[in-house]
Amino acid sequence: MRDTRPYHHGDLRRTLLAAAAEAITESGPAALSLRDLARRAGVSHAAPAHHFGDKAGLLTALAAEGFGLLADELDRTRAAGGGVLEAGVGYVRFAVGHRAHFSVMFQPELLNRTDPGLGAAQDRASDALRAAVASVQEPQRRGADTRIAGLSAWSIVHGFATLWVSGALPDDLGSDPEAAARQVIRPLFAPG
Amino acid sequence: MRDTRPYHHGDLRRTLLAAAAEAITESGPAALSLRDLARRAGVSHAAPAHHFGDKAGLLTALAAEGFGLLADELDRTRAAGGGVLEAGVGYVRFAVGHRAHFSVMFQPELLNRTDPGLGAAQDRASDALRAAVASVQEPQRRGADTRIAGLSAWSIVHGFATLWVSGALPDDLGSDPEAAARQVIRPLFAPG
DNA sequence: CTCCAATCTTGTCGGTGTCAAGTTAGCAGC
DNA sequence: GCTGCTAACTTGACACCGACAAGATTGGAG
Repeated sequence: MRDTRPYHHGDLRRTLLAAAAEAITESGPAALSLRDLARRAGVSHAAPAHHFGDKAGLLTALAAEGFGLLADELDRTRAAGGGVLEAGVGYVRFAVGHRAHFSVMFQPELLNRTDPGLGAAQDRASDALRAAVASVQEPQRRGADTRIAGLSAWSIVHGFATLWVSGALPDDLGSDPEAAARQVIRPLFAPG
Repeated sequence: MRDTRPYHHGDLRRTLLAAAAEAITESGPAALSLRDLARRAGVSHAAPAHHFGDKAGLLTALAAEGFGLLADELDRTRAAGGGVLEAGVGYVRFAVGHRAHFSVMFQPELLNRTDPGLGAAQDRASDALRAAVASVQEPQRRGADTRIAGLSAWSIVHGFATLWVSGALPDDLGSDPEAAARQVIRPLFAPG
Protein backbone atom coordinates (compact mmCIF):
# COMPACT_ATOMS: atom_id res chain seq x y z
CA MET A 1 0.00 0.00 0.00
CA ARG A 2 2.80 2.38 0.87
CA ASP A 3 5.12 3.55 -1.86
CA THR A 4 8.18 3.06 0.36
CA ARG A 5 8.32 -0.67 0.86
CA PRO A 6 10.26 -2.60 3.48
CA TYR A 7 13.51 -4.17 2.44
CA HIS A 8 15.09 -6.42 4.98
CA HIS A 9 12.83 -6.94 7.92
CA GLY A 10 9.38 -6.85 6.46
CA ASP A 11 7.60 -3.92 8.01
CA LEU A 12 9.84 -2.75 10.79
CA ARG A 13 8.30 0.67 11.17
CA ARG A 14 4.85 -0.71 11.73
CA THR A 15 6.16 -3.50 13.92
CA LEU A 16 7.96 -1.04 16.14
CA LEU A 17 4.91 1.19 16.50
CA ALA A 18 2.78 -1.80 17.48
CA ALA A 19 5.39 -2.99 19.97
CA ALA A 20 5.65 0.51 21.41
CA ALA A 21 1.90 0.72 21.88
CA GLU A 22 1.93 -2.60 23.67
CA ALA A 23 4.83 -1.66 25.91
CA ILE A 24 3.35 1.72 26.77
CA THR A 25 -0.01 0.17 27.58
CA GLU A 26 1.78 -2.08 30.05
CA SER A 27 4.11 0.37 31.76
CA GLY A 28 3.64 3.87 30.41
CA PRO A 29 5.73 6.01 28.06
CA ALA A 30 8.44 6.75 30.60
CA ALA A 31 9.44 3.11 30.87
CA LEU A 32 9.69 2.68 27.13
CA SER A 33 13.08 1.59 25.81
CA LEU A 34 14.07 1.69 22.17
CA ARG A 35 16.49 -1.15 22.74
CA ASP A 36 13.76 -3.27 24.23
CA LEU A 37 11.55 -2.61 21.23
CA ALA A 38 14.40 -3.60 18.94
CA ARG A 39 14.85 -6.81 20.91
CA ARG A 40 11.16 -7.63 20.64
CA ALA A 41 11.27 -7.05 16.90
CA GLY A 42 14.45 -9.09 16.51
CA VAL A 43 16.57 -6.31 15.08
CA SER A 44 19.67 -4.48 16.23
CA HIS A 45 19.52 -1.87 18.96
CA ALA A 46 20.04 1.03 16.56
CA ALA A 47 17.43 0.03 14.00
CA PRO A 48 14.60 2.08 15.53
CA ALA A 49 16.62 5.26 15.30
CA HIS A 50 16.85 4.84 11.56
CA HIS A 51 13.08 4.95 11.15
CA PHE A 52 12.22 7.54 13.76
CA GLY A 53 15.49 9.36 14.27
CA ASP A 54 14.78 9.72 17.89
CA LYS A 55 12.81 8.40 20.82
CA ALA A 56 10.72 11.55 20.55
CA GLY A 57 10.30 10.75 16.87
CA LEU A 58 8.81 7.37 17.65
CA LEU A 59 6.43 8.83 20.20
CA THR A 60 5.51 11.57 17.74
CA ALA A 61 4.63 8.98 15.14
CA LEU A 62 2.55 7.17 17.72
CA ALA A 63 0.78 10.38 18.71
CA ALA A 64 0.04 11.20 15.09
CA GLU A 65 -1.36 7.72 14.59
CA GLY A 66 -3.47 8.33 17.68
CA PHE A 67 -4.94 11.58 16.39
CA GLY A 68 -5.80 9.77 13.19
CA LEU A 69 -7.51 6.95 15.06
CA LEU A 70 -9.42 9.48 17.16
CA ALA A 71 -10.62 11.27 14.05
CA ASP A 72 -11.71 7.92 12.63
CA GLU A 73 -13.65 7.15 15.78
CA LEU A 74 -15.41 10.52 15.76
CA ASP A 75 -16.23 10.27 12.08
CA ARG A 76 -17.65 6.82 12.70
CA THR A 77 -20.05 7.90 15.46
CA ARG A 78 -21.04 10.85 13.29
CA ALA A 79 -21.73 8.59 10.34
CA ALA A 80 -23.85 6.42 12.63
CA GLY A 81 -26.07 9.40 13.31
CA GLY A 82 -24.84 9.99 16.85
CA GLY A 83 -25.00 13.46 18.36
CA VAL A 84 -22.56 15.26 20.62
CA LEU A 85 -23.13 12.87 23.47
CA GLU A 86 -22.30 9.84 21.35
CA ALA A 87 -19.25 11.62 20.01
CA GLY A 88 -18.17 12.11 23.60
CA VAL A 89 -18.68 8.45 24.33
CA GLY A 90 -16.64 7.70 21.22
CA TYR A 91 -13.85 9.91 22.55
CA VAL A 92 -13.82 7.90 25.77
CA ARG A 93 -13.99 4.62 23.83
CA PHE A 94 -10.92 5.69 21.91
CA ALA A 95 -8.99 6.72 25.01
CA VAL A 96 -9.68 3.44 26.78
CA GLY A 97 -9.19 1.28 23.71
CA HIS A 98 -5.96 3.00 22.68
CA ARG A 99 -4.48 3.84 26.04
CA ALA A 100 -0.92 4.05 24.72
CA HIS A 101 -1.73 6.46 21.92
CA PHE A 102 -3.91 8.57 24.19
CA SER A 103 -1.31 8.81 26.92
CA VAL A 104 1.20 10.23 24.48
CA MET A 105 -1.01 12.58 22.47
CA PHE A 106 -1.31 15.22 25.17
CA GLN A 107 2.22 15.18 26.54
CA PRO A 108 3.95 17.63 24.20
CA GLU A 109 7.26 17.48 26.05
CA LEU A 110 7.62 13.91 24.77
CA LEU A 111 7.05 14.89 21.14
CA ASN A 112 8.59 16.80 18.28
CA ARG A 113 6.06 19.58 18.27
CA THR A 114 7.08 20.77 14.81
CA ASP A 115 6.56 17.44 13.07
CA PRO A 116 4.33 18.05 10.04
CA GLY A 117 2.68 14.65 10.23
CA LEU A 118 1.68 15.33 13.81
CA GLY A 119 0.24 18.72 12.93
CA ALA A 120 -1.78 17.29 10.09
CA ALA A 121 -3.21 14.53 12.26
CA GLN A 122 -4.07 17.05 14.98
CA ASP A 123 -5.89 19.18 12.44
CA ARG A 124 -7.89 16.17 11.24
CA ALA A 125 -8.92 15.38 14.81
CA SER A 126 -9.78 19.03 15.48
CA ASP A 127 -12.02 19.13 12.43
CA ALA A 128 -13.77 15.94 13.49
CA LEU A 129 -14.33 17.39 16.97
CA ARG A 130 -15.69 20.63 15.57
CA ALA A 131 -17.98 18.75 13.24
CA ALA A 132 -19.38 16.71 16.10
CA VAL A 133 -20.15 19.84 18.11
CA ALA A 134 -21.55 21.75 15.15
CA SER A 135 -23.96 18.91 14.42
CA VAL A 136 -26.10 20.22 17.26
CA GLN A 137 -28.31 22.60 15.35
CA GLU A 138 -30.34 24.18 18.10
CA PRO A 139 -28.33 26.25 20.59
CA GLN A 140 -29.24 24.42 23.76
CA ARG A 141 -28.76 27.41 26.00
CA ARG A 142 -29.04 31.09 25.46
CA GLY A 143 -25.95 33.14 24.70
CA ALA A 144 -23.52 30.27 24.78
CA ASP A 145 -21.83 30.30 21.42
CA THR A 146 -20.82 27.03 19.89
CA ARG A 147 -17.12 27.73 20.36
CA ILE A 148 -17.36 27.75 24.15
CA ALA A 149 -19.85 24.89 24.04
CA GLY A 150 -17.35 22.85 22.08
CA LEU A 151 -14.59 23.54 24.57
CA SER A 152 -16.91 22.59 27.43
CA ALA A 153 -17.75 19.32 25.72
CA TRP A 154 -14.12 18.61 24.93
CA SER A 155 -13.12 19.39 28.52
CA ILE A 156 -15.64 17.15 30.23
CA VAL A 157 -15.00 14.28 27.87
CA HIS A 158 -11.25 14.63 27.97
CA GLY A 159 -11.31 14.94 31.73
CA PHE A 160 -13.41 11.86 32.21
CA ALA A 161 -11.22 9.85 29.83
CA THR A 162 -8.05 10.99 31.56
CA LEU A 163 -9.38 10.24 35.02
CA TRP A 164 -10.67 6.85 33.90
CA VAL A 165 -7.42 5.64 32.35
CA SER A 166 -5.42 6.94 35.29
CA GLY A 167 -7.58 4.91 37.66
CA ALA A 168 -8.48 7.97 39.69
CA LEU A 169 -12.23 7.47 39.54
CA PRO A 170 -14.04 5.62 42.35
CA ASP A 171 -14.54 1.90 41.89
CA ASP A 172 -18.30 2.01 42.33
CA LEU A 173 -18.62 3.48 38.85
CA GLY A 174 -18.42 -0.04 37.48
CA SER A 175 -16.13 -1.48 34.85
CA ASP A 176 -17.84 -0.24 31.70
CA PRO A 177 -16.24 3.08 30.76
CA GLU A 178 -18.77 3.93 28.08
CA ALA A 179 -21.79 3.51 30.31
CA ALA A 180 -20.13 5.51 33.07
CA ALA A 181 -19.13 8.20 30.60
CA ARG A 182 -22.71 8.51 29.38
CA GLN A 183 -23.90 9.14 32.93
CA VAL A 184 -21.19 11.62 33.80
CA ILE A 185 -21.14 13.72 30.65
CA ARG A 186 -24.91 13.79 30.11
CA PRO A 187 -25.51 16.66 32.56
CA LEU A 188 -23.64 19.00 30.24
CA PHE A 189 -25.64 18.07 27.15
CA ALA A 190 -29.09 17.57 28.64
CA PRO A 191 -29.78 20.42 31.06
CA GLY A 192 -32.94 20.30 33.08
CA MET B 1 8.88 22.73 62.20
CA ARG B 2 9.45 19.11 61.29
CA ASP B 3 10.56 16.70 63.99
CA THR B 4 13.11 15.07 61.68
CA ARG B 5 15.68 17.78 61.12
CA PRO B 6 18.39 17.97 58.50
CA TYR B 7 21.93 17.07 59.47
CA HIS B 8 24.58 17.88 56.92
CA HIS B 9 23.11 19.72 54.00
CA GLY B 10 20.44 21.85 55.54
CA ASP B 11 17.16 20.69 54.12
CA LEU B 12 18.08 18.38 51.33
CA ARG B 13 14.73 16.67 51.09
CA ARG B 14 12.88 19.91 50.60
CA THR B 15 15.57 21.28 48.31
CA LEU B 16 15.36 18.23 46.09
CA LEU B 17 11.59 18.42 45.88
CA ALA B 18 11.78 22.07 44.90
CA ALA B 19 14.47 21.38 42.32
CA ALA B 20 12.41 18.49 40.96
CA ALA B 21 9.36 20.70 40.62
CA GLU B 22 11.39 23.27 38.75
CA ALA B 23 12.99 20.71 36.44
CA ILE B 24 9.67 19.04 35.68
CA THR B 25 8.03 22.37 34.96
CA GLU B 26 10.74 22.98 32.40
CA SER B 27 10.93 19.62 30.65
CA GLY B 28 8.42 17.18 32.07
CA PRO B 29 8.77 14.22 34.41
CA ALA B 30 10.28 11.91 31.80
CA ALA B 31 13.36 14.10 31.41
CA LEU B 32 13.96 14.25 35.17
CA SER B 33 17.30 12.96 36.35
CA LEU B 34 18.16 12.26 39.96
CA ARG B 35 21.80 12.95 39.21
CA ASP B 36 20.93 16.32 37.77
CA LEU B 37 18.92 17.18 40.87
CA ALA B 38 21.85 16.18 43.02
CA ARG B 39 24.14 18.40 40.96
CA ARG B 40 21.77 21.35 41.32
CA ALA B 41 21.64 20.84 45.07
CA GLY B 42 25.41 20.44 45.31
CA VAL B 43 25.38 16.93 46.75
CA SER B 44 26.62 13.59 45.53
CA HIS B 45 24.76 11.63 42.91
CA ALA B 46 23.48 9.05 45.36
CA ALA B 47 22.14 11.46 47.94
CA PRO B 48 18.60 11.66 46.54
CA ALA B 49 18.18 7.90 46.76
CA HIS B 50 18.73 8.06 50.48
CA HIS B 51 15.76 10.35 51.02
CA PHE B 52 13.36 8.87 48.49
CA GLY B 53 14.72 5.43 47.92
CA ASP B 54 13.81 5.58 44.34
CA LYS B 55 13.02 7.83 41.45
CA ALA B 56 9.42 6.71 41.84
CA GLY B 57 9.75 7.58 45.52
CA LEU B 58 10.67 11.15 44.73
CA LEU B 59 7.81 11.53 42.28
CA THR B 60 5.48 9.97 44.82
CA ALA B 61 6.52 12.52 47.42
CA LEU B 62 5.96 15.25 44.87
CA ALA B 63 2.52 13.90 44.00
CA ALA B 64 1.57 13.69 47.67
CA GLU B 65 2.70 17.27 48.16
CA GLY B 66 0.57 18.16 45.14
CA PHE B 67 -2.58 16.56 46.54
CA GLY B 68 -1.99 18.48 49.75
CA LEU B 69 -1.59 21.76 47.90
CA LEU B 70 -4.74 21.01 45.89
CA ALA B 71 -6.69 20.35 49.07
CA ASP B 72 -5.36 23.62 50.49
CA GLU B 73 -6.51 25.48 47.39
CA LEU B 74 -9.99 23.97 47.52
CA ASP B 75 -10.33 24.65 51.23
CA ARG B 76 -9.27 28.23 50.60
CA THR B 77 -11.92 28.92 47.97
CA ARG B 78 -14.47 27.25 50.22
CA ALA B 79 -13.47 29.42 53.15
CA ALA B 80 -13.83 32.46 50.91
CA GLY B 81 -17.45 31.55 50.34
CA GLY B 82 -17.02 30.35 46.79
CA GLY B 83 -19.35 27.75 45.34
CA VAL B 84 -18.68 24.84 43.00
CA LEU B 85 -17.72 27.09 40.13
CA GLU B 86 -15.10 28.89 42.18
CA ALA B 87 -13.81 25.56 43.43
CA GLY B 88 -13.40 24.54 39.81
CA VAL B 89 -11.53 27.72 39.04
CA GLY B 90 -9.36 26.97 42.07
CA TYR B 91 -8.64 23.53 40.66
CA VAL B 92 -7.46 25.10 37.43
CA ARG B 93 -5.46 27.71 39.31
CA PHE B 94 -3.69 24.93 41.15
CA ALA B 95 -2.95 22.95 37.99
CA VAL B 96 -1.49 25.95 36.18
CA GLY B 97 0.37 27.27 39.21
CA HIS B 98 1.82 23.89 40.14
CA ARG B 99 2.32 22.33 36.75
CA ALA B 100 4.97 19.91 37.93
CA HIS B 101 2.93 18.54 40.80
CA PHE B 102 -0.17 18.31 38.66
CA SER B 103 1.58 16.49 35.83
CA VAL B 104 2.72 13.78 38.22
CA MET B 105 -0.40 13.34 40.33
CA PHE B 106 -2.38 11.51 37.70
CA GLN B 107 0.32 9.31 36.20
CA PRO B 108 0.20 6.30 38.52
CA GLU B 109 2.79 4.33 36.57
CA LEU B 110 5.37 6.85 37.75
CA LEU B 111 4.44 6.45 41.41
CA ASN B 112 4.52 3.98 44.28
CA ARG B 113 0.81 3.41 44.41
CA THR B 114 0.99 1.82 47.84
CA ASP B 115 2.76 4.71 49.55
CA PRO B 116 0.77 5.62 52.68
CA GLY B 117 1.62 9.31 52.48
CA LEU B 118 0.28 9.44 48.95
CA GLY B 119 -2.94 7.72 49.94
CA ALA B 120 -3.49 10.08 52.83
CA ALA B 121 -2.94 13.13 50.66
CA GLN B 122 -5.30 11.75 48.01
CA ASP B 123 -7.96 11.23 50.66
CA ARG B 124 -7.57 14.79 51.86
CA ALA B 125 -8.02 16.11 48.32
CA SER B 126 -10.99 13.81 47.75
CA ASP B 127 -12.67 15.12 50.86
CA ALA B 128 -12.07 18.70 49.82
CA LEU B 129 -13.55 17.97 46.40
CA ARG B 130 -16.58 16.29 47.90
CA ALA B 131 -17.09 19.17 50.29
CA ALA B 132 -16.98 21.67 47.44
CA VAL B 133 -19.62 19.76 45.51
CA ALA B 134 -21.82 19.13 48.53
CA SER B 135 -21.85 22.84 49.30
CA VAL B 136 -24.42 23.24 46.56
CA GLN B 137 -27.60 22.78 48.56
CA GLU B 138 -30.24 22.88 45.89
CA PRO B 139 -30.04 20.07 43.36
CA GLN B 140 -29.71 22.13 40.23
CA ARG B 141 -31.30 19.56 38.03
CA ARG B 142 -33.87 16.86 38.64
CA GLY B 143 -32.76 13.31 39.20
CA ALA B 144 -29.06 13.98 39.03
CA ASP B 145 -27.69 12.75 42.33
CA THR B 146 -24.78 14.60 43.81
CA ARG B 147 -22.38 11.73 43.23
CA ILE B 148 -22.69 11.91 39.46
CA ALA B 149 -22.81 15.69 39.62
CA GLY B 150 -19.52 15.66 41.47
CA LEU B 151 -17.90 13.44 38.89
CA SER B 152 -19.18 15.66 36.10
CA ALA B 153 -17.72 18.71 37.79
CA TRP B 154 -14.42 16.96 38.42
CA SER B 155 -14.27 15.77 34.82
CA ILE B 156 -14.87 19.14 33.17
CA VAL B 157 -12.48 20.92 35.47
CA HIS B 158 -9.80 18.28 35.22
CA GLY B 159 -10.19 18.11 31.48
CA PHE B 160 -9.89 21.85 31.04
CA ALA B 161 -6.84 21.99 33.31
CA THR B 162 -5.15 19.11 31.48
CA LEU B 163 -5.83 20.59 28.05
CA TRP B 164 -4.66 24.00 29.17
CA VAL B 165 -1.33 22.89 30.58
CA SER B 166 -0.70 20.64 27.61
CA GLY B 167 -1.18 23.60 25.30
CA ALA B 168 -3.88 21.82 23.33
CA LEU B 169 -6.46 24.58 23.61
CA PRO B 170 -6.79 27.19 20.85
CA ASP B 171 -4.80 30.38 21.28
CA ASP B 172 -7.80 32.68 20.98
CA LEU B 173 -8.86 31.70 24.49
CA GLY B 174 -6.42 34.27 25.78
CA SER B 175 -3.66 33.92 28.31
CA ASP B 176 -5.66 34.01 31.54
CA PRO B 177 -6.47 30.43 32.46
CA GLU B 178 -8.88 31.33 35.25
CA ALA B 179 -11.02 33.60 33.11
CA ALA B 180 -11.09 31.02 30.34
CA ALA B 181 -11.94 28.28 32.81
CA ARG B 182 -14.85 30.27 34.15
CA GLN B 183 -16.30 30.58 30.68
CA VAL B 184 -15.80 26.97 29.73
CA ILE B 185 -16.98 25.27 32.90
CA ARG B 186 -19.93 27.58 33.59
CA PRO B 187 -22.30 25.78 31.20
CA LEU B 188 -22.24 22.74 33.47
CA PHE B 189 -23.10 24.69 36.61
CA ALA B 190 -25.51 27.30 35.25
CA PRO B 191 -27.93 25.56 32.92
CA GLY B 192 -30.43 27.63 31.02
C1' DC C 1 33.30 11.29 76.37
C1' DT C 2 31.23 7.43 73.96
C1' DC C 3 28.40 5.44 70.91
C1' DC C 4 24.72 5.35 67.67
C1' DA C 5 22.13 6.34 63.90
C1' DA C 6 20.97 9.36 60.26
C1' DT C 7 23.16 11.71 56.50
C1' DC C 8 25.89 11.82 52.74
C1' DT C 9 30.04 10.05 49.61
C1' DT C 10 32.59 7.00 46.66
C1' DG C 11 32.81 3.37 43.58
C1' DT C 12 30.68 0.28 40.59
C1' DC C 13 27.35 -2.27 37.60
C1' DG C 14 24.05 -3.07 33.92
C1' DG C 15 21.16 -0.57 30.90
C1' DT C 16 19.89 3.22 27.74
C1' DG C 17 19.89 6.95 23.92
C1' DT C 18 22.53 8.60 20.37
C1' DC C 19 26.04 9.15 17.05
C1' DA C 20 29.44 7.48 13.43
C1' DA C 21 30.98 4.18 10.40
C1' DG C 22 30.47 0.01 8.10
C1' DT C 23 27.55 -3.77 5.88
C1' DT C 24 23.67 -5.79 3.34
C1' DA C 25 20.09 -5.96 -0.04
C1' DG C 26 16.90 -4.55 -3.50
C1' DC C 27 16.57 -2.07 -7.83
C1' DA C 28 17.52 0.96 -11.91
C1' DG C 29 20.34 1.67 -15.98
C1' DC C 30 23.55 0.30 -19.18
C1' DG D 1 24.46 -9.72 -16.24
C1' DC D 2 27.10 -6.46 -14.27
C1' DT D 3 27.68 -1.85 -11.96
C1' DG D 4 26.46 1.55 -8.99
C1' DC D 5 23.12 3.73 -5.99
C1' DT D 6 20.37 4.16 -2.08
C1' DA D 7 17.54 2.64 1.64
C1' DA D 8 17.66 -0.62 5.47
C1' DC D 9 20.05 -2.39 8.98
C1' DT D 10 24.44 -3.68 12.02
C1' DT D 11 28.44 -2.92 14.80
C1' DG D 12 30.92 -0.36 17.93
C1' DA D 13 31.58 3.27 20.96
C1' DC D 14 30.57 7.09 24.38
C1' DA D 15 28.33 9.62 27.92
C1' DC D 16 24.67 9.41 30.94
C1' DC D 17 21.51 7.35 34.15
C1' DG D 18 19.27 4.51 38.15
C1' DA D 19 20.40 1.44 41.55
C1' DC D 20 23.19 -0.91 44.88
C1' DA D 21 26.96 -1.72 48.36
C1' DA D 22 30.25 -0.12 51.41
C1' DG D 23 32.52 3.46 53.69
C1' DA D 24 33.02 8.22 55.74
C1' DT D 25 31.03 12.15 58.29
C1' DT D 26 28.32 14.35 61.69
C1' DG D 27 24.98 15.62 65.15
C1' DG D 28 23.00 14.35 69.32
C1' DA D 29 21.54 11.08 73.12
C1' DG D 30 23.20 8.75 77.17
